[in-house]
Amino acid sequence: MANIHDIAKLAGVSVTTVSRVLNNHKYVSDDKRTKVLTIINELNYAPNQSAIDLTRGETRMIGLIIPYNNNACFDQLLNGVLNKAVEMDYTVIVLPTQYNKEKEIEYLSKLKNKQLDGMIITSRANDWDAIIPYSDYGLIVSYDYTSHPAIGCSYIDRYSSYLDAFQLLKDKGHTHVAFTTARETESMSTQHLITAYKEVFGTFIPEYYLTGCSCLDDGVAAAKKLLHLPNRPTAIFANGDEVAGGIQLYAKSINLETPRDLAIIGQENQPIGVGLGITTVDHQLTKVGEQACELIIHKSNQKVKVPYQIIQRTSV
Amino acid sequence: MANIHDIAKLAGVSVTTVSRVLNNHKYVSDDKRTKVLTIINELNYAPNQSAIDLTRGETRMIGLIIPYNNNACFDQLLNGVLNKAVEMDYTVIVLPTQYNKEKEIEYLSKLKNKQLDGMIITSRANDWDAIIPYSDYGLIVSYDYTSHPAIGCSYIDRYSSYLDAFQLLKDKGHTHVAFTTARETESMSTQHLITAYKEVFGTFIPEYYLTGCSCLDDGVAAAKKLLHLPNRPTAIFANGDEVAGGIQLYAKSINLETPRDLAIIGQENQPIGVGLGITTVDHQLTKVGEQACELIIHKSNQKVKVPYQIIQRTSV
DNA sequence: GTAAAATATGAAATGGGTTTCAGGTCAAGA
DNA sequence: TCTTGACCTGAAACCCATTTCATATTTTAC
Repeated sequence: MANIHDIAKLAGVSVTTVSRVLNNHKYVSDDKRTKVLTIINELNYAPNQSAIDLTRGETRMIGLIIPYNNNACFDQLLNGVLNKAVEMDYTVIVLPTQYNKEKEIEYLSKLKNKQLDGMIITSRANDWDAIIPYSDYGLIVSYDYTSHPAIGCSYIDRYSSYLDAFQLLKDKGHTHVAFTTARETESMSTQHLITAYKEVFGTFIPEYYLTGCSCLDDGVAAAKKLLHLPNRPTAIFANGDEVAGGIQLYAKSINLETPRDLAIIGQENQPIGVGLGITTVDHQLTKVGEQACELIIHKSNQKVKVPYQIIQRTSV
Repeated sequence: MANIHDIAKLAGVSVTTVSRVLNNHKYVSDDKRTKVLTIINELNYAPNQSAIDLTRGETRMIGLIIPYNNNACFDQLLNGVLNKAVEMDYTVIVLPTQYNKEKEIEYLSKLKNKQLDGMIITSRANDWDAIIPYSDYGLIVSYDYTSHPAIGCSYIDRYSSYLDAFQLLKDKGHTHVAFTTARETESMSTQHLITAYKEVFGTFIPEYYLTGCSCLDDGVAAAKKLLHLPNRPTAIFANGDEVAGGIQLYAKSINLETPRDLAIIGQENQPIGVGLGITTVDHQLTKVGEQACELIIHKSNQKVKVPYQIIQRTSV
């Protein structure tokens, strides 16, 4: 394929002029501009993006680190990121880590390699200590709140949202409240959850805390355990509407009616929750994604809190 | 930041040798290799990916053209594409068009600009005539079947799957069968649907065909129309389990029991369908995505048919 | 009428790698 | 001893654009 020099030669101008035409600079005479465009058309020329990126030193590409690519939460986040990116003429690459530390570092290296202008981390495998150094090479925006000044944050006040969810259950008279999470870790999110739980209910009963839940089937399995406990919970706070849906379906199958016999609160306002009438804490992940993308594009390391809302339906 | 020349100078070798070290070529003596690696470490050097892409003439990046980024079907497709891409060390960029023709051409131009090695088109706004020329610059794989030899296909035999779905309803004694679609177009998919319908039921009643459905709420709205028709359908074939779920929920609200009063078949085996017990035609979109990605990576323009399956639950 | 500003153009430096080709050393096999 | 092949190395060409700087010509402003 032709390159800019070929065009220049055939049009009888310098490469500088061709470059100017390509970039719509003013200060190119009409006749030369026309001539160059004609040749470009004739040769079916298109500039090489790698060369452009090389000289410009930027790629207008944003990486999105996610743990798994088949997770409804991250779909919402991606959705938000894409909304903003397309609008601002950026491109998004999706980087699923499976919580593999080396993989995550490999992806972060794309900043250092100048393949990406910025990176959004939705969930991380490495400690911040291992991640921070990469912020020298491009803005990193996190979905976890972190106080480190180099890192931008588009985050949710989870402690507060969990507090609200538990309080809602307490107000309805529930004292035996179980909850589920996805990862079996000491993530901040889980810590907030436990702290909020203790804040509202005082004591924390280990059997009421189930982990490793992320889909409907996990919800069914969780319910199977929780609802046959000698001291069975009367309410469950699930980490997603699909899990909540699974819980509700299993409950129904053993003749426990919602909310009469079992109150359920889900999270993220997913489609299944609408269908099953599940009350949910909507953390507005699409907005979180949009905000994160905006921070990257404006090269801002601000900490932006995105408001959540509780959507009351019929499961509480 | 340092470049390969700086490394070469400080290590006392040529850039060729540094390049060899970076690419793990053999034929570099141990002492030079060690020396080079030491300097690379000291200077915290990382090669510039744009420069590499420029010389290599490839980027190991694959584009995925989708209409909207908030659609469950495309999430499944993306999931599959990512599975394969990560495995083969490729990167995926997501390109939502909103069915805008210019946008789509802009994305296809990324092949010509050598920004992408290949492109997967899940749904297109332009005619093939406008798309084909871009296959000169990188393999295009389509999710629609097309006979054009340049285009690879990872497709579903929709005509056959629709036939099966309608036949299932007919076998259960249904003669008044409605159906929904997403886009109001003459897409191949819709044509197959209508042809299959006529094949099974003979006559085609326009009021039984509703378009513009893609989420649960659309399903509710569709049901609201269909179920109050003077000659109301006894079965509905929806274009997705969320739409099907919406239909079922509305039906229930007006005291129509499934499957007694209304049979429903959904598509794509989405989470909500599990919850509501909706019989579904699973087109295995994740596999379709994986297969599409594989074709791109192997630069194969084969036409691969991915098998579908009907998952019977309780809505028929 | 003249100085300043706007317009127009190109040579050459720059960004940072890969790869071909040519040339060398050294050890194993005939 | 000589040939052959494996091993090692670097100069220079190549990939393809952007941008600075220098220069020249017109306009405009006073």
